[in-house]
Amino acid sequence: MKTTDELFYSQGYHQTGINQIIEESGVAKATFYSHFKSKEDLGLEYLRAKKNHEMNATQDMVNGIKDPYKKYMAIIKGLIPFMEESNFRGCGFSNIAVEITEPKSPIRKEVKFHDEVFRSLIRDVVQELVYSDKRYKHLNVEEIVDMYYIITEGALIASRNYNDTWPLKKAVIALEKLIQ
Amino acid sequence: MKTTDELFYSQGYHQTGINQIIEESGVAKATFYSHFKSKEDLGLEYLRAKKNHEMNATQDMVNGIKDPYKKYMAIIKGLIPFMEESNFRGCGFSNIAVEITEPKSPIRKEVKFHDEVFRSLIRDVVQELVYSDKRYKHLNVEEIVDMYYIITEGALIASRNYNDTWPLKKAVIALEKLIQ
DNA sequence: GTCTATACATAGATAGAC
DNA sequence: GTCTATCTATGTATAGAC
Repeated sequence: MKTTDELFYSQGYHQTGINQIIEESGVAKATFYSHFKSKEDLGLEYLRAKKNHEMNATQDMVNGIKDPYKKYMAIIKGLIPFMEESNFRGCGFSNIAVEITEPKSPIRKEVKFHDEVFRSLIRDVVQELVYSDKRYKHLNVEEIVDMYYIITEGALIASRNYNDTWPLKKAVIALEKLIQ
Repeated sequence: MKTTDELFYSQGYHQTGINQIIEESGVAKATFYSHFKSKEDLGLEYLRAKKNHEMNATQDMVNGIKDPYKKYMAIIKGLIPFMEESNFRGCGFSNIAVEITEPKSPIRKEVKFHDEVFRSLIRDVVQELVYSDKRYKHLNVEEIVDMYYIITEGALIASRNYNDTWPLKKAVIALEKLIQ
């Protein structure tokens, strides 16, 4: 459902009631519950669809770039227009993880899975960069991946807190320095 | 109220009802509303008290250290035991900012204010480090402050997502490298 | 399989007695 | 100023007709 993504993402999980989702999707309440067994079930569907969409879009963008350095920088740079277009809502996965306190819950597991997938995507571009040129040979791939991940998450949450892209722009600089 | 902090912080703002706070604080409902005009009002009190407590504790810790390098590292290092003791709940300010979507709301303004105060505390230790030794003279203070802030926020949210302190430990390494 | 109607709990907040 | 009782809206979810 398109509305689900819009509402959960922009309003938050707990702030969005089943009633509103049902109302805006134009379907009857019981019909909704014949497709999803609970709100949590819908939340999981939302996360899975979002993850697939995000990862495909990022992968496509990266594949469209040849230069390994530009590829490496593309992921963080791409978040600047994303943040502006999405009204500074930030990372939908970390956001829902903040709302759902139980770490063992299915939703929290889904978030962790997303982060793993995201990190593997970063790993690909870092590895390609390291193999591309002798001057990157000394770099520790796993270390760069971890920093990339931490800096990205931090820049997203900071950009959200400030309602401004400056932290993302600083993150771009940080990730440039990281491989020098 | 002590209960307020425990409940808002550990359960989240929207997950914690006024009823629960009132019940656990042992007071009657109307009595509560004679002290606070709304839930949001209580939320603001909670954030202000938390900010004061956090900043005083951090300031005291930093003041107890003489070596500028150790001072610089102490803030991020101190978050590792904090994360373990607080059950990986993370930053109470970014957390509530995720839950409250309206950027112009009083609570979001309070979060922004906290981040400014936190950054000024970091600025103090960075400045002291830069003035302490010639080998740090080339460093750009504001740039380091921004990175420190971004990396700290990212490590907190990542540690939360993974329910593990590894991102904080990686952040320690990143902040060491940042000033080399 | 899609609908209307409704159940039952909890949300935040207030009236009015003492 | 503190209490009990209650209001109204909204939350998630289901029963049962069509």
